[in-house]
Amino acid sequence: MAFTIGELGKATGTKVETIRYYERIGLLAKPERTSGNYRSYGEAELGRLSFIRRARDLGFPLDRVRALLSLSDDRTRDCAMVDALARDHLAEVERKIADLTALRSELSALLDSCEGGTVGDCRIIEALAPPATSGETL
Amino acid sequence: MAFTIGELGKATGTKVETIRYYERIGLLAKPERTSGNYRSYGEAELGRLSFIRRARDLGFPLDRVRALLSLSDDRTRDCAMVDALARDHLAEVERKIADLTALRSELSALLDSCEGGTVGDCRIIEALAPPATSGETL
DNA sequence: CCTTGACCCTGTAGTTGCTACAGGGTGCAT
DNA sequence: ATGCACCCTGTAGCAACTACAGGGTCAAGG
Repeated sequence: MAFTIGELGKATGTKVETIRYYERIGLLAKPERTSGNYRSYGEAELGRLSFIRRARDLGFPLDRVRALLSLSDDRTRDCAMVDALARDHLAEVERKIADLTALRSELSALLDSCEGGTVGDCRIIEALAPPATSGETL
Repeated sequence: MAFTIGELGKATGTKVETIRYYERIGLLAKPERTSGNYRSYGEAELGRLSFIRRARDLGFPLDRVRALLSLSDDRTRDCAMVDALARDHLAEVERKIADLTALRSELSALLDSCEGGTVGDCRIIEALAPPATSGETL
């Protein structure tokens, strides 16, 4: 029932360095130590780290993970705050998808326009190069 | 015909610090200096920085921008390399879109399942919490 | 008993692409 | 001559890790 840091890492799919990092930034509490100064974890830490990893997998940044953790500690509180956090995050994900989708069409249009030949004729380079106005007004 | 760093920044939508940063990492050459030690840029630098900014806007990371720049310098070369860079980048963008789209459905499923009430009943927290292996309280 | 090898420890520096000071100098207008 | 906007260098900070360096610990095999 007591794990080393390596075991905890394996159990949660987290690198050892990352666990130590989470401890350093206060996301995980400082664990007990063995006589040989090894960190020793129990079920509670396993749960907490799993929670963190899942939230991270869902793309929540660490400060929101922190917020979710502290919300989840007070089970009597109204879950509207949790909902708001998740909703905000969803909105951000949607914004990113929209940005990337626009990017994708630009990129594929660029790629479609490329007909081989030399770099001198390359439409991709041309599209990146500045508008060829030599007497530019600044 | 000669710009200060601030003018160059305005013309390309780049912050002054960013221009100096590009110079530091060798993406832009060290420019001439005025008698007062101010950087002095010409059309060539304006063009190069515009190129960089457009590539960045399309999401190319700096090392690929660097590659694109050096490819664009040799106009006689076959543009297949340019094409490959753009294609790789497009693939990456598509991968990110796919990841984010999967994320979005997970998140919105999570949000749909939330029916208010307290954090103790919250499906979002529940979904993040570890699979209740034994009699665990988190 | 001793050594080997896998693991653990701390602390620091690197990654990407900027951004933000601090503490000073320059250039132009008033 | 004084104010103000701009410029200079150098360094440190952001997210979220990752990767050492240089050591300690522990169980197993010879």
